[in-house]
Amino acid sequence: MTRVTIRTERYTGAMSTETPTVGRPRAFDEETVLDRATEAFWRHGYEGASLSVLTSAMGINRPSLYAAFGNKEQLFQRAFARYHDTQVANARAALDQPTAYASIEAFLRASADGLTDRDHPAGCLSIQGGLACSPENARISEILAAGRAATEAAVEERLSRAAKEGDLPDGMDPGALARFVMALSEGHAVHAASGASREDLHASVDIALRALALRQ
Amino acid sequence: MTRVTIRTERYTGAMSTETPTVGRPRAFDEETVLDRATEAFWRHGYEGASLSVLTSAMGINRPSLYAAFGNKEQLFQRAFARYHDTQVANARAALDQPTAYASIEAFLRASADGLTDRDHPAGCLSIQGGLACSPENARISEILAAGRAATEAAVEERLSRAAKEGDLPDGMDPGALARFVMALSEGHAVHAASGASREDLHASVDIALRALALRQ
DNA sequence: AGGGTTTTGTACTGATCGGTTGGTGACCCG
DNA sequence: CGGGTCACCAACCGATCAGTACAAAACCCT
Repeated sequence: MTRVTIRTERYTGAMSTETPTVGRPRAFDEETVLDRATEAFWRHGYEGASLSVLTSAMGINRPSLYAAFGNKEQLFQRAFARYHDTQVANARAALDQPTAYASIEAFLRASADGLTDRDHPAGCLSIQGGLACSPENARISEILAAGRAATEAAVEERLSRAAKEGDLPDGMDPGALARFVMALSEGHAVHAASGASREDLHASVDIALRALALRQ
Repeated sequence: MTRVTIRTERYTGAMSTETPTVGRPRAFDEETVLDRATEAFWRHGYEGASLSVLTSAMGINRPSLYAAFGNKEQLFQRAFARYHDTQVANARAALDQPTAYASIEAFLRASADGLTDRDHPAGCLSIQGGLACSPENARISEILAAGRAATEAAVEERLSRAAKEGDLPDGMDPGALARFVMALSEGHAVHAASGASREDLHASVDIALRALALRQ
């Protein structure tokens, strides 16, 4: 398995040149159409979002798409990076609480809210995008897995700090707890994708938090 | 959304006729090639498993596939039903323990083991099969969601019994707990698909069980 | 051995896939 | 207002998609 790195900052690669001063100006805003592409991938997955689906969702035609984004895979990488910057970043930011308990609660609550936000498709692009793919698109699965692993690493980092501060129940392993939290969040994503309500997910979070409520 | 029912018993529909006494006999065993198809769907998802992938995995050619199974979607339904009968049935059977705690533990342990069984692709067909699909295959997502909902209903049923027997912590809602358990199991499936080990999943189960350890 | 029946394998169908070509249109600069 | 440069758009490309037609092969029965 080749290594995949996730671009979490704003994309500023060579392909996306600064607006030239000559020539016909673009009739679309790159971020706007990227958001629409993100939504299409989110809803249908990488393979399920054909170029016809994408272009009609984005409101541009193929040559414009290819000129602006390179190809389908690169468009997806841009979309996924943007998804990270906007959606995933919310949950990660929620980790910044004074205690481990509060951090995990905030993370799970923010996830549950994001997964059921009516402004977007239900669920999570990191999973819907393509947990399983055709052999020739295996790289997409790797990219998504790397994104999830990065989020889990952020949770673990917060919990490792908590362990050092004596802020975790005795014998609780930060890595295992991070995995538990991420797994639950991913399961919530699956549930959200099949129609679970926000309240449903928060009730599940309530139960999960009992696992942390036993102190020392 | 149209209703989808899951066939959990052995398929005995009209298409799969009894072996005729005349004509050239089949060169393959239907259940054997169905198992291979299941594995291909499991590994690549419904859309990622093209007919070329399927036929070469099954070791038969297209006309044989179509004669035996109808079409790709019907083949998938057969594969999914078989997956339920064999894999999911293990976890459901594990629910049959004397206490709620033991039932949930057994369910989660059996799931974790199944998700990391080296005799099969890692993860869970119910999720990898196609959480998100192209618009024309939306029915596949519904079928899979119905399967997951059926499993969750089985968990809830066991827990409702436990509630009646006073075998759940005070104020614990069976539906919410079932959702929590299923979500965790689904998250474990996502983790397994991206390479988590069996021990990783069991450590996460250990933590989840703490949520139930608080009695009354 | 020969007729009836079913499976097998090759080669095909139209549709759609991701991606590109080439001509036209729209803008800035001189 | 003319030349240069880039974006837009329709139509196209080969490859692959799910699904099928047809003839040869393999069996049972008489």
